[in-house]
Amino acid sequence: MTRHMTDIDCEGCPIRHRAVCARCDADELERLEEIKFYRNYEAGQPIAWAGDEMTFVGSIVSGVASITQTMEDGRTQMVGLLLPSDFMGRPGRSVSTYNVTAVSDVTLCCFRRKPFEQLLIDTPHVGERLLVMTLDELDAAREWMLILGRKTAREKISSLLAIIARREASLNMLKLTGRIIVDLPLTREAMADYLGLTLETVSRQISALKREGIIELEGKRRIVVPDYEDLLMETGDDVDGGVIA
Amino acid sequence: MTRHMTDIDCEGCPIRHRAVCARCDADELERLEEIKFYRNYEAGQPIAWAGDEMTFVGSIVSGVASITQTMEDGRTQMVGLLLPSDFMGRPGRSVSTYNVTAVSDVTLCCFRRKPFEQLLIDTPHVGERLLVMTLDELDAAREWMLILGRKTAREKISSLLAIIARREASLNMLKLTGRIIVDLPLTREAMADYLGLTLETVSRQISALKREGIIELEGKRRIVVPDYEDLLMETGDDVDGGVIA
DNA sequence: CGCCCGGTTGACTATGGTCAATACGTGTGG
DNA sequence: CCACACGTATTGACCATAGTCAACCGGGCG
Repeated sequence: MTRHMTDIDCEGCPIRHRAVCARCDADELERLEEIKFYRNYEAGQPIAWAGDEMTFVGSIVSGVASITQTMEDGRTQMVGLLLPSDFMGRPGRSVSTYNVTAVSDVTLCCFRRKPFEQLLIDTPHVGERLLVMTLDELDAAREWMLILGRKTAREKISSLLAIIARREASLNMLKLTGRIIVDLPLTREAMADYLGLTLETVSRQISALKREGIIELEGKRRIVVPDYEDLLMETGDDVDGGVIA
Repeated sequence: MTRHMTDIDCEGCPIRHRAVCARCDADELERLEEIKFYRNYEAGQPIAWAGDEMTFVGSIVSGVASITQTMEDGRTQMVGLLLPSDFMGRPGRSVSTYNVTAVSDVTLCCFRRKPFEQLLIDTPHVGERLLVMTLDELDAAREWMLILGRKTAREKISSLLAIIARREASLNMLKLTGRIIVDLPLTREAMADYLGLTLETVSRQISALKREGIIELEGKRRIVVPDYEDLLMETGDDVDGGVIA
């Protein structure tokens, strides 16, 4: 990390309009600027361990991080996937409950925790935005619970691809139909931890989807979906949103 | 519903110190009183269907309600379990995303949605409390995701019993050790929907735990746990919280 | 009395897990 | 330049856990 990232101005920030700071006015932004600093993590590096003291909260500026829980015998379940603009950390709690790991190279916009908590009390827009973001995360967690509890391995894989595609599309304002390309930042093992499967089952199901022409592979991490609607058929979800024809 | 429940005063409310209104001062409480009304539901009745227009949000005063998601072919997954003091509904969204069903007889303290949303903007304490409650729910959802994705049937059942016991204990300020009694408000099918299992597997695992003396049954719904620590051993969780001995 | 609902139990099956061998790609050192 | 080693992914053979289908139990209520 040669360059001092603290130089970066909020105005030009790529996640300015989607992160916790999205609704801030000039005054609020100024107070945020005072307590913010940047950190970079290389792929694979831990950002926080469960039980660690957390001195900061923050936003993912670029890259992907995972939130995981691990049992004594090593079984691990991913319980959160942090993409750019997502918020990490819990205001009001000084100790991390989960492991947070950089999946790809990550840049984090950090706020010192104590001053940030004060900001939550002083200024309305940060707290309001954080509430909306937390409610969205809860909705995502609930969709994920349906996947974990009731879907088959094939439906799980298809759902994961569809979810990543949707989030990429919304971040980059792309259309979501026909031929699409999904850049998967996850290893097979990370996908398995996301879906509550083994990496072998993930591999087998991806091979099956490839064999049947639902997906094509370009290298190990880039997946081409010839027809997004075909992929949706495999997720088990209600495609037409329950509209009566 | 013969008696007008609107007469009930917030001061004497059993969930006054735990619900969204917990941090309200006298002024704020007065504004809440103006927009609140009570509703009662019998066990089994729907409170909301996915896709329904929701005119209110509210708190569970007594009873238990479930939040579920259903796939086209009927597979259903519970994604939320609402106990007294829990909040239902999402401010800012007029259409329910989930099915909400009264599991036992339920009394709901409802707030008309629009005025409640205004309150969220005008007064700080409701929004702050709602943020904390939502963060708690997200934590609970993440623990649940570990259960759904990585635990065995036996561990799932044990975890569910431990979770219900913990919540009952915290609501009634009881100690949580040694011999405890868990009043399960759920049918075998509801437990299965909670845990991502079939009702047959739930039944078998409960029988197995009974055979091995981890639990005793008093009727179908009341479960006696002779030793809470023994039950915890079966959940697969880190019992000593990861403390180095 | 008999039905219905919720629950239990049994026999069999299927889906996904385990263990192991093999392939592939990239960076390192002889 | 090739050999090899390491991390990641694929594939196969076999197995275990939980699901399916079905019979049966028991209590409450019309």
